[in-house]
Amino acid sequence: MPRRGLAVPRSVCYKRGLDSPACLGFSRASGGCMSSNGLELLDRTVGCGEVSEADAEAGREVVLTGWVHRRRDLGQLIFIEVRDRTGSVQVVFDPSENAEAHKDAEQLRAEYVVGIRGVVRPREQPNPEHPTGMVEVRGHQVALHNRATHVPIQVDDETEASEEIRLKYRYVDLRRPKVQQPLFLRHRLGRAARGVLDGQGFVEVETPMLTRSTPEGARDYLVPSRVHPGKFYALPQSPQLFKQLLMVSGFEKYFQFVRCFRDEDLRADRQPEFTQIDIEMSFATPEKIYGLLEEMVATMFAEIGVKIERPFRRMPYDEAMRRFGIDRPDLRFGMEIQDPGDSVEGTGFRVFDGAIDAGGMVRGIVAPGAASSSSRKVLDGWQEQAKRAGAGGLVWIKLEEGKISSPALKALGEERCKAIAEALGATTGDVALLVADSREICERVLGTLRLSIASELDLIPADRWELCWVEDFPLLEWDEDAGRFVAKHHPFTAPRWDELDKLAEDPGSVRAQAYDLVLNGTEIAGGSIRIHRKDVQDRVFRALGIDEEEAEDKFGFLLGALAAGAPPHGGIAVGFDRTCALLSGCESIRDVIAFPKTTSASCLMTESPSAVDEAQLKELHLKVLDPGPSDKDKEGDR
RNA sequence: GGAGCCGUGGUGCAGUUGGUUAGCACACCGGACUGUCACUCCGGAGGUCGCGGGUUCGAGUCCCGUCGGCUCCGCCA
Repeated sequence: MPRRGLAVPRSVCYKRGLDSPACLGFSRASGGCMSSNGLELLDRTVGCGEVSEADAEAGREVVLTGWVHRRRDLGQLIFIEVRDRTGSVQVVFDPSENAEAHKDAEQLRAEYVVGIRGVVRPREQPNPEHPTGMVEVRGHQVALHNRATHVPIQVDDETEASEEIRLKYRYVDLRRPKVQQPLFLRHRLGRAARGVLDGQGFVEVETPMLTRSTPEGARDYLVPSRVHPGKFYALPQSPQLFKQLLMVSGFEKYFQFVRCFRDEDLRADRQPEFTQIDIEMSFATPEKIYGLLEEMVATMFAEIGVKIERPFRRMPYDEAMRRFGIDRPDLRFGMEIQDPGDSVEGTGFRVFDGAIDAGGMVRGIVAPGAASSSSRKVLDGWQEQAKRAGAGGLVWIKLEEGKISSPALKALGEERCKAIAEALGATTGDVALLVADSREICERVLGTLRLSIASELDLIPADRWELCWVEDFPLLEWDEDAGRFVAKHHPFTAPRWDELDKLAEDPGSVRAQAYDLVLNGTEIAGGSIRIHRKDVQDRVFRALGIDEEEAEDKFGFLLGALAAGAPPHGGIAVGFDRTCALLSGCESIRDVIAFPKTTSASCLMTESPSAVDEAQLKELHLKVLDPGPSDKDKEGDR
């Protein structure tokens, strides 16, 4: 059964067309042959969106190929807008000019695939709203390449179907210019980046998609081996080790546009498979990497007509945390975390004193101009957010003309409240927000509030681009669940050479030679100088709780390579999807991926993942222990 | 794993306190129309209200469960 009720005449019409020996063209009710078999109209001479006024003045004959975007049938005159990826243009069929073409055009409907020959003319009634609205094509010949009997969603930039429907019928959704544009930009950004890398002598080398699972990091996607019963390949989370090995092999400068796979829960900016521009160079220093990336990023920005100032700003990790409460600060606006200094000391206010006595601190931010708009409900909302982020509470001080309000007014008194708010930089009309807790919690909570309040108050300028290197990350961080240190970047990141000796006694204090590139609060690239000496790698593995045996078992090839004359090296990887999303103004990376997956990592179009035959499983030596709901059980859902 | 929002003709939405035949727009089909441009006008077809269960004389509406989509937390070296 068809998905929607098809009116009989149309499906009859469709069948008739296919029955015709030359189904590429029209079948006439008379039974006569079509004016064209269509093949001669496969050769487009100009894109629909590229038909120009010069063409009109010259009265140029053109051939268009594309889809019927809109039909305006006035009975005698028929207007057809033809669309291809370059845009659309109006074709007019006038029976007094070409009766045969007009008769053919009567049968055209939305999304039919056509070739049209005609002559470009200036319009009698131009439409300045439309890019090609000054001209039209007088239609002289039509070839119908295909009809469209099931078009589940309208191909229209104005009306948007739900994302669920759009993903299911992605091949139709992708016809919409608005949906195509980000993918075209993605192509141009990729080309720009490649051009810079190629120009600097980088060589693109492919690395395996079927590789081995390694500990640390994200959950792997596994591929069962048919030949080796019970063994599995893993899809790469990144080509990290391979690119290091290429350095050992003397490739000097490597890059790759590479798909990476991580089996973790999805977000607007996370897909299970995503693309990195992976880069590695021998004898690298952070300076060399920064220089390369800055040229690359500036070249990519040039594609959207934005000039980027170089060199980019740099900020140590500690400073980013102190001022912005996050390791990827959004520098498009202020509202930095402030230290109220001695204004909060010795107040007798339990919240403040308690935190300070416990070795913690009091920190705050100012929501500028928020006094009048911050109702009790708004303030409660902020408080709620602060608690969710880990704070015990949130102290607010509202400075209004001649009036100060705060839940701490009683405990602190009006003068104190005013002094504290002013110590944070607040003036009349502002709201000061304070958190008293450990350093980590103060930073995390205020960092979270800073972003959400700025967005709420519309304080983030949409047209600014703020790039920043964040450097001097800690090498390791304590993992409460695992009860051990884990690598903040990855286990092959070099410690600062001058802090190597602290690795054994105080691993948490060692800083890494790692760096992230942050654009408007999003991490778009991250990298490091790698460990190129086996003895250092051994020491880092030990700090991570990986003993010699496990290291040999899982990373033997790397250790072998480091012992075989590995040059100092380092690199970086750019999150290409995220970068494309930011530069094209898309909110989700799904919009810069042709066939993305949903938040449950399935593809609504192909209905993957799917069950497979018993025989296939057997061949792979697999048995499914816990079959989820079968596809049949899910039938009713959509 | 957790929280929130959402699911009604092909598509986007409305649907009151639970009450008659589930309504609107666009799309679709037929007809009319020689300058439209989101053409217009007339007519028509199209729905087990995601799925399952419950409460009720009666459920699109209330309750429970479940599936799916999106956002966020956990997770993502």
